[in-house]
Amino acid sequence: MKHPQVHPDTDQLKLTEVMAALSDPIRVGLVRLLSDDVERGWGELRAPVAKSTLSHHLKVLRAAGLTRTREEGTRCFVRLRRDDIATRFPHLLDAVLEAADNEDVGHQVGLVSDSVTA
Amino acid sequence: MKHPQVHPDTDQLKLTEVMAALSDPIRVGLVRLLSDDVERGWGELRAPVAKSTLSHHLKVLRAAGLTRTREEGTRCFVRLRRDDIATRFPHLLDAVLEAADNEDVGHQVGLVSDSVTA
DNA sequence: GGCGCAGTTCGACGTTCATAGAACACCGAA
DNA sequence: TTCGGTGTTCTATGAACGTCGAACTGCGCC
Repeated sequence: MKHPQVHPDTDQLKLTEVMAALSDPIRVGLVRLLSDDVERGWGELRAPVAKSTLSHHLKVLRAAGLTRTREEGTRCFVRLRRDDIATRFPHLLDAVLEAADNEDVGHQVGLVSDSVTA
Repeated sequence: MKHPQVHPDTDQLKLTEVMAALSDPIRVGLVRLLSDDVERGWGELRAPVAKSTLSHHLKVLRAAGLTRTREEGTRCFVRLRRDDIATRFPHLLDAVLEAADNEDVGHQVGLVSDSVTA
């Protein structure tokens, strides 16, 4: 981890960055996955991309202020910054999540515990 | 104009495309400008980019299904597809517009009739 | 017909992005 | 201290993007 991860303050979130972060299906899938406000470990996340690519996507989400990452030993945990986003952009995340559900955006993203055979 | 402009059907709008379209300040500015549901002519639009670039941005908005373009002789008019978007993605556009207002995203975009000295 | 205007398309350039693999840094355990 | 697991960073590559100027198309008008 080396460099401490940066998390923008709530009042620094930029709309265009948030929109850009949510313009990739995999990232939308990750946000959907985290929308139950449960903190998840890296290892729980299942996505059809290489490890480094997943790390990249999580970094984008973090930089956009959508998620917060916590380190514990060698592992990392992610959580959605729901309240912060709602404070800055009321109803935005809810609207996006609803739309993403209807369209099933990012369905390829899931938890390892989910039955992969589905 | 040559090739007839394509306007995706309401039920074909893709969330990620909409998000991508709204991840550029100029395009957000255009959407804000059109948010009063008034049809505007190309000539009314003022943006700090070249003519061809503006054409490109309007094409992106059109392709994402956010706007509808009508031709009349040699001129074109744009209108926001508010109802269509609201049908497909309820509350999404409202949330984005509210956030964009708070942040004044795309303030560089305006109408020629607006006092430029401001 | 010929001119000019309005808007699009094309070609080009530099930037950013998504992606992957390899190398690295870090921590915990043996 | 050495090893393996975990996550980041580096480097590279191909694609997409924003931008512009120039060339093109189509329409209206003189």
